Amino acid sequence: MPTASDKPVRSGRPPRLSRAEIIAAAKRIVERDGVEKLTMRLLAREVGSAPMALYHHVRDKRELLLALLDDLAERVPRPELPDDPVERIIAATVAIHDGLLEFPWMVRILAEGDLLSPKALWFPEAVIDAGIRAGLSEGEAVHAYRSVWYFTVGELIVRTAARERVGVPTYQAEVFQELDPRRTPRLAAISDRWLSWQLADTFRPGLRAIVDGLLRAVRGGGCSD
Amino acid sequence: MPTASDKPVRSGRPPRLSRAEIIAAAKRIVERDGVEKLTMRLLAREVGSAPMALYHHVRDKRELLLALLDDLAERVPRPELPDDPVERIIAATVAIHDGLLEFPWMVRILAEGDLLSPKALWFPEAVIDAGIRAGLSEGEAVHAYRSVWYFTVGELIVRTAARERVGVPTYQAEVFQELDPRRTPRLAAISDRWLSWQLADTFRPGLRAIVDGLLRAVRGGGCSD
DNA sequence: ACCTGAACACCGTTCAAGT
DNA sequence: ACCTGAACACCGTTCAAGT
Repeated sequence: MPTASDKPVRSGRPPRLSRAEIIAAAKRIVERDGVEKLTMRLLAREVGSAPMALYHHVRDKRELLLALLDDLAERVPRPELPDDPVERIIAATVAIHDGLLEFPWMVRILAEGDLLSPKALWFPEAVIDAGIRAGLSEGEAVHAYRSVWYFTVGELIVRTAARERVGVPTYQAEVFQELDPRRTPRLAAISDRWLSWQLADTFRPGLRAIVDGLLRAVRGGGCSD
Repeated sequence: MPTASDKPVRSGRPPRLSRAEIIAAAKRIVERDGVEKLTMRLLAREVGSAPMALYHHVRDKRELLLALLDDLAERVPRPELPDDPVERIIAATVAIHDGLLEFPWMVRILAEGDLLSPKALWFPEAVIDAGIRAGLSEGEAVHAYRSVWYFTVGELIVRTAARERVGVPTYQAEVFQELDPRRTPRLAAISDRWLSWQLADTFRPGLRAIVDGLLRAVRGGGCSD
């Protein structure tokens, strides 16, 4: 027996940093300066330590981002879900969408990565459940969920990127001012409104159209009411 | 008169590098090693110059990526477009989708950035034109185009990211092995098939459902045939 | 056990100088 | 005009050492 005590001996230097403190500091940086500023070096400065001290509490940067995601997933309020399949899918997706809209930096990480918070699994569950209850097979329901997720991810990425460009002169604006009406007559006709339409929030009507289309096949041909 | 000749004098050192050569080298790197490896430093090594020599032919890295995009847009074959609005939108979108599928690294740049190749403007033109001819207003047609683009971008980003993870053990797989059937019964029932379904190409049927849904309102309630 | 410092192998870009 | 070299202000992470 190496020690007299039963409980494991906490030998060595007592900790000054904690995982919770590091994650809280990372959240502060992301909310204050944006994700692109979240570096291990700046994070170390924020908690007043050397960069390498962080690696004792967090495996690497990826694991840090995962912890942030988990924290975020907890804060997205889980909505009341209606019984009607179409409304159920829309309610769940809108909740996720609006939750992510507050943290646009997270969307890119979510879309790319193999990241997935166990705390947000109610979302695919709700969509797939609604699909099956509407008459889809398991495979079709998963496919419908994926279509809805693709649309949501695309909307968030493209539109938050556009939002970050308001004010600054853009290359797109330049291209739209030099349109050739013979080659692209439709675009030329609306070129003055293109940029403002780019910013409009059309997520909800678009989502409704998609869900209608996805569930249409099994709903007796009668589309939506 | 400073010189005897009429045409502008090309004084100074003769060029050893050219913009075309730099862009060709960048393409080689991207295709050989992936976009993430495309750095100004490696590119300089590839053309046998100092990094700063590049900046004489290209404003910055962003402009280099734009040149690559333009080059790529030229190579996406422009398809024959059917007359039927639904089929017209699907044909145009599938062409863009499949073109981008060969260059997944470009999708992220396209989605985020203010990038847009004038050579690919036929795509929004075709979709908006089909929408208007199906009876949508200009605003509705633009909105329909955006919905289709969001879906396409989301599908490309999420699925190419998933494709890059085949083989390696993923965090998602881990999460799906520890599902609680009481909390997420639907997911638990399909957990063994989830990962393979994740890789399946369901772009075309999903797109068709979306386009049906988007054009449904103005097509006399009769959905698609 | 917990933390530090120096180092490695990188980035994009500016600036002053050389040919 | 075109190119180079050194430098600036960064990255994530490894490794050996200190307490």
